[in-house]
Amino acid sequence: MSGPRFEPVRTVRAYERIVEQIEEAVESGSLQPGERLPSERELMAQFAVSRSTVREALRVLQARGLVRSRPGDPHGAEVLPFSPAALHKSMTTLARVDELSLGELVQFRMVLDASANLLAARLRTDEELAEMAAAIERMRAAVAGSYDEFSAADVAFHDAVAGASRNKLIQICTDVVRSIVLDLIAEKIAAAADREALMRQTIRHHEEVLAAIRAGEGLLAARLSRQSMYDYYVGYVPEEERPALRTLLE
Amino acid sequence: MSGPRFEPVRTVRAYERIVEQIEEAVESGSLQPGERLPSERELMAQFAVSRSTVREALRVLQARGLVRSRPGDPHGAEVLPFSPAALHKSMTTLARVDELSLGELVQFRMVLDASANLLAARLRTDEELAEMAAAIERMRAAVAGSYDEFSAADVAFHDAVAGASRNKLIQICTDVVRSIVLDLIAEKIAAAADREALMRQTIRHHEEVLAAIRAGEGLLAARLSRQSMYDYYVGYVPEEERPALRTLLE
DNA sequence: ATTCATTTGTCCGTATGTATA
DNA sequence: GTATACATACGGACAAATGAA
Repeated sequence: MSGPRFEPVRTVRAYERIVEQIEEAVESGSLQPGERLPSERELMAQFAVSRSTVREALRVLQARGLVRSRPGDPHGAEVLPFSPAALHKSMTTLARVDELSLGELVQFRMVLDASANLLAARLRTDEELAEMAAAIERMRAAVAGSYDEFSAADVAFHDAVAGASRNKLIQICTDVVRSIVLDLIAEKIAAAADREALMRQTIRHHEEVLAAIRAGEGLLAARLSRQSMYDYYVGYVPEEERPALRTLLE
Repeated sequence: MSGPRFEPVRTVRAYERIVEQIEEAVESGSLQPGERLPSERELMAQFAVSRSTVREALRVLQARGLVRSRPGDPHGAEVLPFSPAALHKSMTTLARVDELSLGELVQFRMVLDASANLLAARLRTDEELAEMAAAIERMRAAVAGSYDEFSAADVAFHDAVAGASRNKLIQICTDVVRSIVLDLIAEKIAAAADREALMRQTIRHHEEVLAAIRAGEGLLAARLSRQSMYDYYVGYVPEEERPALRTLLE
């Protein structure tokens, strides 16, 4: 009935084939982080292309966070360990061009953070519990100090919880979205009049969450963390977006 | 006490400044999707750089999914609407180089999909309910047909739910992670002996989920969707990773 | 501490196939 | 169908930067 299925051929550019080959080598592990690529002149010999083509490929690989090249380095471009920078970049772009609202971002964080708490309550080790407690202690010490210290300690607490969830994807995504949210409202937070009250409330919330995690009460920890995040950010979310956030609180 | 805080200066390359400027124009909306960039020769005049530098910048912008250029196009590079392709790429890289396990990916989907169901149960319109019902109908019709049709209809159902959640970030992330998971186990699914039984079970589950969404029972819909996804994928997840998945089922 | 060979960043010119008017 | 402008790819060149002798 029907003949052979021909696929549309796209003209694949020379630099893309170079990107594919090096990408494959990095992702398959045959090129480890810390190892070096051959120099550009050597690459143009191996791939039988001009230097411009090699360089375009290297720029793409650099944009994807796989390699880094420095001028004059005789060892060639360096293979980098994975970093969520590229993920961060594309999510930031999404937030800007697609006009991702602050409400959506906070809602996303509420979902992921609550899940991390749920999992952490069941999977955490004693060391991780101690890490969380230490972070809260740092927060308490920073109330009188700079907001940056407080924020760093707060991040450390969330990171400890995410780590205890044993799910790297949850950990990375919460991290990325958190920094985007903080970028969006950094100046508003700095100007907040009741900042110290908000900090004390956050500490109280975190203590409750930690108690629930310690007791293995996953559902409770999840609910408390959602409430905590809601209380912390609701002041910056436009009125009309708040009902969607409250949907997650029941 | 301490002097002025100097920041480390990094030598910023010429092509990066071009990337930054065009990126800013796209993300701020002053360059809309569909609009064209000036030709490379014009860009080298405007930025006062060489052709190679312009091209390296365009390669980076293309890798980030912001523009596309075709040989011979007299209109210059085209500004593209946002696509999650770059997000997809970096998550795929993460999954490969950081050895993200199938269990972690499925767990992540369980979390996001459940949240989408929870939100959809409270926010859905009648049109969206009809869309979900239509997707289930397509699944039922495809049981006897090809697996590809069934899978496409299944995707349509999940997408309708995600859309009804009113959260673009949840929608995009579920979409990205789903395709990564399916890539990982595509061949195993194709070889599954009890595929038809699994398909019928999936349809039953989706009907239950839809009923819960229709009734506005968000927590029930979330729980059912987690169970459904667990049942669908558990066979492909290594034994030692299953307890972590079951943690989400209670 | 300095020199020196090598590498990257950037520039210029040219040839070729392609898409639009 | 032709002409024009375009992107792709090539090769050669020089300055700044790096690491090693």
